Amino acid sequence: MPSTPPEQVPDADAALVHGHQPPSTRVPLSRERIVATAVAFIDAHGLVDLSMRRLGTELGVEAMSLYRYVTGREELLDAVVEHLVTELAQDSEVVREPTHGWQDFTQRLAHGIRRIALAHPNAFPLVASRPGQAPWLRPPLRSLEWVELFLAGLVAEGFTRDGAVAAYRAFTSFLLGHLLLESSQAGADVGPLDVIGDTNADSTAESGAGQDKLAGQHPLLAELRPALSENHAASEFEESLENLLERLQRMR
Amino acid sequence: MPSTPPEQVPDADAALVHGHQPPSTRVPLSRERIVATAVAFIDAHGLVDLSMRRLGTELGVEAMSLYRYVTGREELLDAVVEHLVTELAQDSEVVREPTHGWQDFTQRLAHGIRRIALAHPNAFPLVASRPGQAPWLRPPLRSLEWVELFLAGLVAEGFTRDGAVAAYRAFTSFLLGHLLLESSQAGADVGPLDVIGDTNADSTAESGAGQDKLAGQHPLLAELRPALSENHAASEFEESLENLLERLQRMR
DNA sequence: ACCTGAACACCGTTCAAGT
DNA sequence: ACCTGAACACCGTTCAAGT
Repeated sequence: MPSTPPEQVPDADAALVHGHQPPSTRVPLSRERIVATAVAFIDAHGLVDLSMRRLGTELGVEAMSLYRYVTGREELLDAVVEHLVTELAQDSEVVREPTHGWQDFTQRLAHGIRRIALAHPNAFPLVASRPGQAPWLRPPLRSLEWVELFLAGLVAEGFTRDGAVAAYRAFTSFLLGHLLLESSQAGADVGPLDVIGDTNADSTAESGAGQDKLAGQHPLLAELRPALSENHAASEFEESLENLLERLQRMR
Repeated sequence: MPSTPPEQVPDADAALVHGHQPPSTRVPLSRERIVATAVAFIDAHGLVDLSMRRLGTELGVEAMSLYRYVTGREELLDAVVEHLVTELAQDSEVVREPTHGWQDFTQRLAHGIRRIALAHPNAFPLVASRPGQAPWLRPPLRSLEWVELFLAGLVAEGFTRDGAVAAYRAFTSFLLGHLLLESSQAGADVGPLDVIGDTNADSTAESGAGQDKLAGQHPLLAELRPALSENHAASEFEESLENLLERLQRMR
């Protein structure tokens, strides 16, 4: 391996970028680029497959280079979580103040977080499971900023301080339960591999002896299996959110 | 290292066990013993520290021996989840049939699962995050048997079949949100290390410049921090469960 | 039948060295 | 200033070999 400088691309790219430059594969590393690539990698291949070494090659660099920008794998994962939460601020449907009432405010926030969960089903479990900076910074609303906005919004709308805190707790646990279930359902095809394949295999292999055994020992399950397999996540989310808002109304 | 047979213990133990035997450290491996030890290890040291090699030495055996009983690390973790769910059946407060009404039945089940989560805060996230055998086997109620019992119980109490399915969905997402938050709060002292230490460090270091910055940028957060830090998990669980039962009542 | 030694491919992370 | 090579300690997993 001669130690040539990084290979130049045919010019086409470089011309588009600027006058002339090292190729786009050679844009310097940065913490932001590393984290964004990590998110994309998790989206594409699942959390399990993400290693410092693979992320390095994904960036056209040796793994050791990453340590200039993140202190280690753990911190990288924390940065991934932060990156995801940051998407909230870029969501134009989400509003930072309850200009149309606290219900509208809360609903927009909930939907914004749901969009993040569904956009990154393989990464969302990180938002749920990473230990937070403080026990009162509860997933999935994990940033100081958004917790402040949430509490301030409710207080501005007439909630007592204790009421706002109680609402924060109810809101987070509602979101966590729903979105974790929904995102795991959405992301099941990539994490442990071949779950999609199994589902199809089921409908052939299982309809043989497997389905019979299910029917024997778990008759109701066998009967309700089609109903259980239907996906009503969206409407359930709306209904539960509605119910939550009624509860919060009572806390006000 | 002479290839002597496994060392005998001083007799005291062996005498208690049977007449005379290889020492208790030499009881043969078994899948059950491996899984139980894995659960204990996770409880004690956290999931991250569990490796096949460490689990081996914990059992007084080389890591390779484990592969006679589990096909790999992934399957071991699945077995851990199964082991935890099995504890439900041994909980004498939990009842398999709604002999005192469906509310009592559902409540006992919820409390039983909560006890498991609180007994194994470091392992419970596995119950939440491991991909299930089927998408309709939702965490944290992950066994065919308990889902069957739940559905059958509600149907026996007058729920329509679709009502029972809807109740199952609402029940699982309620439990998941609450228990994941509660167990992560309970288990924060062991997973990533020194979170307990940080909490104390906070109250000294943070009350300096850190607290001021918090107060400046996030005034409400700074003010409500004590309220947010209080732990009302138990009463919130009861209240939310109560609310859930009312919702289920309406589904009936 | 049950366990192990040796080996393989892969990790995360460090540090001195290269450009 | 930024990246890399080499090295270390540790993984999961396999397979032929030991008892």
